[in-house]
Amino acid sequence: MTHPPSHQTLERYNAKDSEPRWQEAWAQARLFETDNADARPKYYVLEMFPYPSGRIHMGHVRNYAMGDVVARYKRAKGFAVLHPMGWDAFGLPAENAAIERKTNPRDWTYANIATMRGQLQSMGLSLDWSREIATCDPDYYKHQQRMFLDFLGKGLVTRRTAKVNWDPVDHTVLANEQVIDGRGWRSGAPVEQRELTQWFFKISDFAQDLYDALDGLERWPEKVRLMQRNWIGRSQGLQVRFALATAVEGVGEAIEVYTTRPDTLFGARFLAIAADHPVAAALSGANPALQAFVDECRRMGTAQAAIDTAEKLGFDTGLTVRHPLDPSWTLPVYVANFVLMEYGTGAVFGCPAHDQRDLDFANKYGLGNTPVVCPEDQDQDSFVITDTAFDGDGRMINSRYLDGMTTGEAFEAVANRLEAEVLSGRPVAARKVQFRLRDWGVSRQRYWGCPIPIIHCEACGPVPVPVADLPVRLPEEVSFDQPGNPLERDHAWRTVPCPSCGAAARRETDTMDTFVDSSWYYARFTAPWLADRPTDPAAVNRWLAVDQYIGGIEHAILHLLYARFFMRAMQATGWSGVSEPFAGLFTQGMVVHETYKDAAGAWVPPAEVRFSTEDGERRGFHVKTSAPIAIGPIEKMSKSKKNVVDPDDIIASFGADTARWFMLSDSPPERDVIWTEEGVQGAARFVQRVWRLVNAAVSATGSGGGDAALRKAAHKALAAFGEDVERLRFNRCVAHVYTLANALEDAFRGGASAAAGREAAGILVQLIAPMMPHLAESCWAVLGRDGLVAQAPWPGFDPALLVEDTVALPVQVNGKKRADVTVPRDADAAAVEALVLADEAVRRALEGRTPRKVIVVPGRIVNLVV
RNA sequence: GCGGCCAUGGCGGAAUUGGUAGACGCGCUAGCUUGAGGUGCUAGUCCUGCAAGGGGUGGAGGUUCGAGUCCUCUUGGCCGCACCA
Repeated sequence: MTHPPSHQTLERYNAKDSEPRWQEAWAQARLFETDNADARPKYYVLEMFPYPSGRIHMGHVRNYAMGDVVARYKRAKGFAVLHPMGWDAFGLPAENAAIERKTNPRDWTYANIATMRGQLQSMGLSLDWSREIATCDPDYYKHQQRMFLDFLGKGLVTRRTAKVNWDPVDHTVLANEQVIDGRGWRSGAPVEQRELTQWFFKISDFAQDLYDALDGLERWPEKVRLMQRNWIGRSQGLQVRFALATAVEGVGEAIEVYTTRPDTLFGARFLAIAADHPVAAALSGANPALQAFVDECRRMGTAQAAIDTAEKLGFDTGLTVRHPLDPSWTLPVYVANFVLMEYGTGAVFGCPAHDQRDLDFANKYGLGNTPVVCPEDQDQDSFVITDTAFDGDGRMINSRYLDGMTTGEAFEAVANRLEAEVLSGRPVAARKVQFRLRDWGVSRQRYWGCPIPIIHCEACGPVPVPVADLPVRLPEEVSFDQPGNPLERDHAWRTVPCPSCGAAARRETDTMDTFVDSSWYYARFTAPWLADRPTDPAAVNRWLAVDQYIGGIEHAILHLLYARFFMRAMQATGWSGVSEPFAGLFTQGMVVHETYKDAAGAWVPPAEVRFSTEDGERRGFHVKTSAPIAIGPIEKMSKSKKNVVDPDDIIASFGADTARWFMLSDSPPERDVIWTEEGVQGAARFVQRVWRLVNAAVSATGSGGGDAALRKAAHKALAAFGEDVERLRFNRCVAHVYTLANALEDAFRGGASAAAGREAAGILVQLIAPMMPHLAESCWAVLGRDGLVAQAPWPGFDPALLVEDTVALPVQVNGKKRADVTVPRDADAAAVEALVLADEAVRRALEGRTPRKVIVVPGRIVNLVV
């Protein structure tokens, strides 16, 4: 019999000493630097790169711990793994810091990067730091400028006017996140909408493909695919021209309407056009009341409060149009506040009976309604609509030649007829697929972003900066002592000769949306050393798509959709041979923590609270004053609620392995994980336990009792771990490791031999290596194994050890469990039945009855039905 | 309003995808050890019952030999989009 060495004689594992040593050893061996020429099968694992806000937070720790498990595991499995890291370094916080602290955004950003790089390195992540990039580096953004020009050349970039948020006090454009409750974040003044000429990426050119290709992204969460599908918003309908009944100067001869419900055309009562519709503009010149209404709509339009109340308002233009299925039937045309110019044609036909908005509108203006679709379970003669529109399918009524058809049949009948009819030389209607997705406006009136490489010339218009002149660098010296974009005030920077005619011209002073920077960084990682071009298509095609991308759900739509667009645009311009950037996507949950408040209602950080559980109730007290602290709800860690735990503090007191292990334990990775002090202690205890067990293994002197059971336990854990880590079920991987640790403990008590102990301990160490890599290296050394565990191939398991010779089958009688019967593993159904019926407990449960039916599920269960 | 997800002990969660509900961890209880700033070990911990047994996965039905898992209804919570024609 041997016992694990007691904790008094064995020195505790010292993470503080050991972790930096192993990090140094890995760096010396350049284990994680990836060679593009490595011919083994590739695996690209990537976590969403961080914004250099100052310090890493627990969300980063969780994200990167997960990615590192995958990277280390895949490396051990023999893949050529690419696991890079960089910085999403442009953005508004740098400008805010510059304003508040009188620093330069560049200095602030690079100082943060240095701090955060050190923090990430202290986590022991297996990253290829030789490929590090920062998006604010001219060596990065010059290629982005190059691609902007290439996209422009391919017609994937356009320029037109769009609304921006304007702060009338600070005289500056505001980003959406700087508008709080409709007011400027600094001035507090109500924000106005202003029209500016801006640059757009034509993401809508790819709407159909972006939509269709979602079906192929099988390793994306269904939730994210659904969100993207809804965002792209594909609908199939009919674009119908309604001829004007009376000619009016400047209005044209027809109004085009898009509808997904042409089947309800006989229920039409009116036409409604958007306030921004050209017809409204044409009419309002001679009609001050209409002009006033249009202005009112524009003011209300973006005021979110107005949308909530959603009162339907309209203005009768006096114009009438002919019904396309019956020219003798005319309909009034309204300008209505609920019609959007950005969607469809900016005009709708109103069918009050079958659309709630149209019904609200018709009821308000006394336009009536005609039900034309009757639900199958309703009586057609008595079917009326009052306050609630019916938008389902049914049988056509009140619709002349359509009566009796289903809605689907009526859709086809109307579409076919109107497509064949001609008005002024063109078909009256055409089938159309419509998308909700709008083009991506990328112009930002900001300093700290990638300059848009365009020069505006009086004579030549917007002229691309010649590729040889790239990058257009941001000016080094910048001041934020006045509101607005400093680039606009920097005349020396702004004023340049026109590349086309040589006349004095001015630079574009807008910079690109920071989402552009993050739309292609994963492609740049495949060859970040290239000086003269954004990518090497061979390298891109070698590494992309990213096999496993890991990040927060908050990027489910914008970042992931923009990246998908960018790959397609890069494909169109020859910079990539693939169209989908991310083959596998995983969205991890947040790190949450209890909140604490003192008697005055002020937030209290966790470090200042101690707890007592006397009389069964858990109460909080201030560590210094002992004043009672109220324990509040569990919420996302945030500075404002002070419920944050600094990763540096955890790493300093427990080590990176403890923090990583805790982040991977318990909660499934896609769900939120609750950070608790007890949980961290548990993880820290386990670190010491592994250390003791491994040391016990090398000094074991048992004679081999329990060796067989130990081997089985080790190989079972190995098999189960492998299956779960492939599916990113890290919480289950952790459970398998604990189970093996328990088995090791039992085996040493039972007298396991040193050989069996070493083998099982070796497997345990390899299992923890992706999760607690430093501890694993120390243990590997104790076991006397060669090299670094980070270089060791993943062990194979012996399938023969996974199956038991006998199996304890639960026996149910009428679905209730009554007994366990041990049978040989390969016994056939008849043999099992015989054994079961002979069992004493089973016979007692049967009370002499004979089963009517016997269900034997081999290896699982037996059910007797009496 | 539309769309989606979730609900299991005191807590986080597991359940081989329709086959022994509660793995593993945290917490708690008792004992032993250690010894004073986060130790280790043993036993126990869904409810009820001395026990045999009985009950149990938000609630009510259903399908099935068998349901945490599938179907219908319902309650509660979370998330996304939001006047999209």
